[in-house]
Amino acid sequence: LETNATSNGETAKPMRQVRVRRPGPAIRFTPVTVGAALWTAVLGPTALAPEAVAALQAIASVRDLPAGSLLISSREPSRDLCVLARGDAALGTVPDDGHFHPERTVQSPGWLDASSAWLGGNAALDAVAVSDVQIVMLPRAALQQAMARHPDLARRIVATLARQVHALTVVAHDLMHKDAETRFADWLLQRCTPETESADGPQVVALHERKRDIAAQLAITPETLSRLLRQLSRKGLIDVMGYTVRVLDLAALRAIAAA
Amino acid sequence: LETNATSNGETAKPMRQVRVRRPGPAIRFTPVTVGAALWTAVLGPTALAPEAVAALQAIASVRDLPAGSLLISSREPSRDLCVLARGDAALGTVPDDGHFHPERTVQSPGWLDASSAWLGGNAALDAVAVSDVQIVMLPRAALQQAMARHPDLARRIVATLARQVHALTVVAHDLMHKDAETRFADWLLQRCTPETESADGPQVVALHERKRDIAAQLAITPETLSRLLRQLSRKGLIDVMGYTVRVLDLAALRAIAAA
DNA sequence: CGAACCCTTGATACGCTTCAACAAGAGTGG
DNA sequence: CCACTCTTGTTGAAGCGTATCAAGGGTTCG
Repeated sequence: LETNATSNGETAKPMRQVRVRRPGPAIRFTPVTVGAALWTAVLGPTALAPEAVAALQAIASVRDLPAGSLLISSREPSRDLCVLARGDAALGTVPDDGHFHPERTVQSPGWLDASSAWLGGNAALDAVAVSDVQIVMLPRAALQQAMARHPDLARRIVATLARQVHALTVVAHDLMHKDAETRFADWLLQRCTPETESADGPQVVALHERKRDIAAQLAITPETLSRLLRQLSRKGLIDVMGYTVRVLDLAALRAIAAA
Repeated sequence: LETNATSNGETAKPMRQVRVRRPGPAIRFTPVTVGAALWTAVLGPTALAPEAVAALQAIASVRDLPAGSLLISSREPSRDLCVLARGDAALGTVPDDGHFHPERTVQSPGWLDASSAWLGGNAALDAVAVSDVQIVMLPRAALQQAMARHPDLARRIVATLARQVHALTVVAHDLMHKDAETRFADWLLQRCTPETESADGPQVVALHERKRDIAAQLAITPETLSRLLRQLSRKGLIDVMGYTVRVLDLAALRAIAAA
């Protein structure tokens, strides 16, 4: 049988699992190096007004943390919005003693938690750094004042939350009505189009995360994901080589995803 | 075997299914009768400032629609936020020809859609009136201007969306990790505490919706829900009589829900 | 009355998990 | 360097959970 095939240097392997560290010691305290690029990446497509950017910079605090740090805990009330400026993180739950159980992942410029600080309660999920990360915290009270002075800022926060509502609605819908194969086809197609749009050769999707984390996102076991990969490659839809997936039959994959 | 037991007049039965009507003709056009009570019920616990209420009233349009109307369509771009002022509605999907397939229900004072109007695209789900309803529409552009003038209004819209993000996160989490019995126990307990908090007798939960709609909320088939009810009543945890459920062993139910 | 709708119950089938075993790196320490 | 362990991914066998299909009874409405 074919092996994992990582020795031929096809793709970089995802990092190994890192134990969750509790107090998350800061490596260094970088003075604000994040610029306007981060805010436009995170708060919508168009550029922000310079004074809005200045207001954000004034209240933001930046932190560098090592892989494995607990970034957000669902056990303490959250007072800040939280942006992931660099690195990868995972949202999920940490049982009292056991290992971290991820539910979905967040990549470099993206929100870790834009919602729970507004509710005065705890976050719904824990967040753990998968790689070394840089996170940006926005205190809710200060952001609220900035929103009052800059209505456009309020508009963008609202749009950000609306996007998350939309995305979560789709996630819930898919979990209710689509089976594992369909969800995986969806996932694969989503990672397909924004990549190399070269119409000639087959699309190549590199898996940056461990396969068990992909399985967790799809709410299936790693065994099932492994079987799905083999099943699809046997049908000639994809070609799996370690952490590289070549999509051979895009149309057929779309047909499965549309089920 | 025991029958549905509705003839003894225990509880009001839910309405029968009504076919989805396409253009949804308005019954009558009520001039704004909704008061500040609706806005505080929908925009957070504390009372709004009178001028914020006035701003909302100025831009809101009210509509009365009969049961079965299509309130929100995921096929047209949505330009308004939508509040359910009276009656019950269901969110779900309408296949091209088939029947409506609900996913969750919304009750009297609540948001039908507070998010999709901000995104410039279509709504994620369709909404159908289960009973005769009264809905209130808020044009996004006008609401945005009102938010700029009344920062507290922006604060509440943000909190509303944050609540929805939280709720949907929990829904997705439960769908991933909890089985049908656990989800139903959760659902039952959620309808338990806010009701008669009388510590003496057993809690009584009246099912206002059809059982197949409850099943749809739990992402299970009606058959499975029926079996769950019998299973729990055989174990002595609940007592089912038509559309009335008496909770006999609250502690055991909580134990199942905590799984 | 029949027709349409709802709920229930049983038999069966399928999807996915669980459990167990194994192969292949990657880090560690002799 | 090699043995040892830890982690990951893969595969197979067995089993649970839920869906599907089919049948039947109750209620409401025309």
